[in-house]
Amino acid sequence: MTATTPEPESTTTSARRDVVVPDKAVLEGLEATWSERWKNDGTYTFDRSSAREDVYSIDTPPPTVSGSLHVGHVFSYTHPDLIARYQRMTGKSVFYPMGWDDNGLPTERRVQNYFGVRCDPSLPYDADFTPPEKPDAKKQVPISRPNFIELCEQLVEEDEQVFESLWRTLGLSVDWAENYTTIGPKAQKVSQTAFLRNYARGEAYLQEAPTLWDVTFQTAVAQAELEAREYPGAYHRISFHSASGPLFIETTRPELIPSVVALIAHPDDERYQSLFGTTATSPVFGVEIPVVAHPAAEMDKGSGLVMCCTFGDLTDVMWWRELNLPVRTLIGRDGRMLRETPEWLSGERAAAAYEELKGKTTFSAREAVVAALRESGDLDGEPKPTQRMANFYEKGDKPLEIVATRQWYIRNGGREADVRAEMLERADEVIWIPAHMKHRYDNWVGGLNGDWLVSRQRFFGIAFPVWYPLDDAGEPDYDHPLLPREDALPVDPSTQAPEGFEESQRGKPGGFVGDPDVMDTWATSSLSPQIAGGWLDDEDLFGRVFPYDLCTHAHDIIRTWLFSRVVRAHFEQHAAPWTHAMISGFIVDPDRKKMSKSKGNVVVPTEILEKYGADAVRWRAALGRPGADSPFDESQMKVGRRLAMKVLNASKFVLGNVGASSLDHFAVSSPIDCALLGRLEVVVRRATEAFEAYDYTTALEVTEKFFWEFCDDYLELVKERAYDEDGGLATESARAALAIALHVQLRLLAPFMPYVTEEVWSWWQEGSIHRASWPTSADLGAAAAADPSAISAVATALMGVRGAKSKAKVSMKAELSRVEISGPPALLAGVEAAADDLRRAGKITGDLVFTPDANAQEISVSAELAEVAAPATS
RNA sequence: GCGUCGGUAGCUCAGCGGUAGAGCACUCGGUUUACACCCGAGCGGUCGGCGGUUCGAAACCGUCCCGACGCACCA
Repeated sequence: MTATTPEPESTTTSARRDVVVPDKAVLEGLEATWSERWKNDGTYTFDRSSAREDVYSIDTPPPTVSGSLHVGHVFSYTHPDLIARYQRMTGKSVFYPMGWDDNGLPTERRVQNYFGVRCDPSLPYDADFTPPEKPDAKKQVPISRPNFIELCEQLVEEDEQVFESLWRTLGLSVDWAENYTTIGPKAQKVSQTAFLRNYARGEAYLQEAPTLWDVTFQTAVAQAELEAREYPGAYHRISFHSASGPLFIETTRPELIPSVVALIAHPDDERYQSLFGTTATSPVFGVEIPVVAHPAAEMDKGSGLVMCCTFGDLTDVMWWRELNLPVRTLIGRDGRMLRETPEWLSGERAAAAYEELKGKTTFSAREAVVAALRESGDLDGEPKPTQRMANFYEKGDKPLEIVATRQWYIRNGGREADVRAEMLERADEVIWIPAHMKHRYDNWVGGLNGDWLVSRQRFFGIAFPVWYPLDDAGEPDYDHPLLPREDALPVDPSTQAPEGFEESQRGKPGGFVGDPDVMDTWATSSLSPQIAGGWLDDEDLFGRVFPYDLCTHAHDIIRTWLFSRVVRAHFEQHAAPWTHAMISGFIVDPDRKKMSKSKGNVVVPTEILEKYGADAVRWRAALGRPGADSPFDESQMKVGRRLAMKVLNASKFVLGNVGASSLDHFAVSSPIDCALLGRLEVVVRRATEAFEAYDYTTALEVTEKFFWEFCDDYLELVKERAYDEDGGLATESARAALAIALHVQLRLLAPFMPYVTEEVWSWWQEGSIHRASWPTSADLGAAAAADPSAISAVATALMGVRGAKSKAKVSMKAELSRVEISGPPALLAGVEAAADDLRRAGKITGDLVFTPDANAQEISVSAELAEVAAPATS
């Protein structure tokens, strides 16, 4: 076989077919049509046979399915999808799973409200239980733990379907076959295994210690879940009694006077130096209290003398620890004063005074104590109102108390400098986008004040795979927990017996008890790379996806999710869990306030998706650069929608007229057509560089700018030539350039506007655009090397022609009798080469004169109208 | 108190050493075989203040002011 003329090399892998352009093209319905098609075709299915270097893996946050979403979430979830789509088009096999965070408190709360129930673990399972017809928030029906969990599982399943539908509509190119949940069996096995390994290596430990406690939810909370808020209070100046007279302290929490264990002053404070080592007695209660010195006491705060309670705040905890003070617990887990009189208040006077406080909330106990102080004359002056900072659980509305409880901890550097240094080093291995977001991580890790508290006294979560043996007196031996074998996981210690025991021995002396607590949801989601990536179950998969290439989320969860994954991967895999962390900003309301349900400024995503379409919403999301907060403005959505419409209409026009006649670069011969593709080559290069740097916004901007110029200038300029029935080389050139430019631009826009680009692609190409190759200069043939300057020169000339008509207030169809174009010779030559196009596009019926001007910098135009149009009447 | 980011047209932002840019808004004009979910043209800025470096500063350095956020502070 001999070939005389070599076939032009195809630079695209996508097949071509006849063009079928619909008569009427609309955006409505594209989401439903194409998301269904992508689902059926498995367009985004991960190829498990890909080698590690051909895989691009993404760890994206499992949304809280029991929460509500606002546009900020939708924008933030769009960001990894932009990267995923780009990477997929460059030939990577993209591992992009989605998880649902369904365990934990948010689900419990939602179930309580939705069904009108509450969990009472002491109740037995009721197989016939049905929730009340009409939930009554005031009278929640107590149900057993298994019943409660059944309702949780039922409700999250419904919620997850709603979320999946939303993400599919938004066009996230997630591989839904890789879906996971934080309560499911996979998550249970991974969480329990990782925990047991942490325990075996000494990274997890059980400890009885003062912990931050939420009295509403009656659970311990971790440092990462704290929020400091202003809280109204009052300074009370109160006298303690010493041999040398009254000692004044100031406190905002007089109700804690019965639990005072020491009065503390700075060692250098001359006012109190003589008292160190002596004692004083508390007012009203008459308890004897040592006066001691500690450098953390500040001389200029209050009276310089401070009462230390166990425990009023974290400073008290430090003093308790460093000064070996006794524990005097006064507030119970329900946030009320203990109902039994504590032993140190057993004296007659103290006991009588405490009688008034038993079972009271801190608020009413304070009133009672203040009344008693007033009566005894120990309140000096009136309380002075103040706004004080207090720690709150981020989901709670009462200040946290500090309660001594037994909890599970995982080391995170909060106590050991060497571990802390390791955590900081791991984060150095990650490329942060933007780089300055790492400061937040460093700041957080540097400020840790304790290890990570992972146990919660709740119900809907993953159980600790731990039992405790009971001694002959029926007391648990916490130092020698009973642990399952790894291959037995997951286990539920509340229903299963440990190895070597019978269920009948549960709770009996010589038997066992299960650990009643569950893991905090972050303790599970911290393992999302392991859960999603098949750790333990599918080591082959795990080896192909871990460490992940990318994690993305907004900056609010750097201290929680991001950090906790570093901790887990560091201990288990001795690696950072990903190579890149791309951090989104927040979408704030027009006043730059954070969107929140309580402020009533939330924009509901389903509404804007419905109104403007997914492509428009994604376009707006792409305008938000990594790390940058941006205010929500609905008018921006219209601009995105207009771009989507323009893609549809311009494509219809190009394809409807030039057909699929040619993607043949060899047909591109006219200088202006070459210049267009030369300019497009620059756009392709810039967009690619931007995407490689995770700067999707710039990729969009350069593409979009070119696209509008393509429509407004180039298309207008060449359309008559492209439509010439007679054909000819010049016509073929225009048609090929139009087809090639569209073919490339659709692919450049595909990550941002997956729906409209897929729709147009389907008119003339086989297969999904999202499986097509990312454009390169090879798509543009020899024209890729063409000097693009002629394009902008011609555009300037066209602008001059239009400006003349606009100034004369006549139609763009008005004819011009004479046009003179001048400019520097090099640029002018480019314009002159497109003289015929310019003449037709500008309706220049008379003379078209080109005057070189070596001194000029730019093209300038003067034009005369063929007929003097009547001036516009006003 | 420590730290980070930002202050450019009415609004949202780009530019980050070489003649101030885009979109929206606004003004004026046009029109219906790609697009009224449209097209064209225009108006609009001592680039937060002051000082310095430089032939040249919106950009680099110093300093101050303003805003947002993170951490710490919780007597």
